[in-house]
Amino acid sequence: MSAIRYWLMKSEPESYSIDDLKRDGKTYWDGVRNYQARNFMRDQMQVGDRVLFYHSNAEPPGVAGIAEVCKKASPDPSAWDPKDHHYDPKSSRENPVWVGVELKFVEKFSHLVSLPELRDHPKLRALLVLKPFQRLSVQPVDKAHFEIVEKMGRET
DNA sequence: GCCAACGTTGGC
DNA sequence: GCCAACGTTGGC
Repeated sequence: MSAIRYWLMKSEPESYSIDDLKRDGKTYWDGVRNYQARNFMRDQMQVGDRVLFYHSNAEPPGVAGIAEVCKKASPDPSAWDPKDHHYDPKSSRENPVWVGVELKFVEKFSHLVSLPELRDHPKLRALLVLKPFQRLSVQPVDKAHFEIVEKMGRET
């Protein structure tokens, strides 16, 4: 078992927020329809990896808490359900194209670390979510960066 | 609600 | 395999 990795995963709180994850305890992360994001989940995520839970399209956008991967990637059934919003005819039970992981709730930050706060931190310049027009919904994060954000979230 | 950027699709 | 059109993302 290699060392755990660190990630940032985006969700619009109107569809699924950190409070929803707290209530549910854990959730299957379905609906990812971007190949790069899928590849991260399928090829690199392992049980125990830690995730910055990011609220996008929110007021304010920012990191709301922490989750942990509790089950590795498996085929995403929402891709072969024609009634599902994320339905993709390319995917089938026989040949699944899309995958999801299972996340469990770890922590809701006492302080939501907003996008401007992330931007203002001199040591977080390399954080991918700060790059302009970075839309990837699953992003790798350096351990050092993860720990800085974690600390910021626990302040006040 | 706007809009810039980017990924995907599909005609050729 | 090019590239224009289209849809989506996500900050503002």
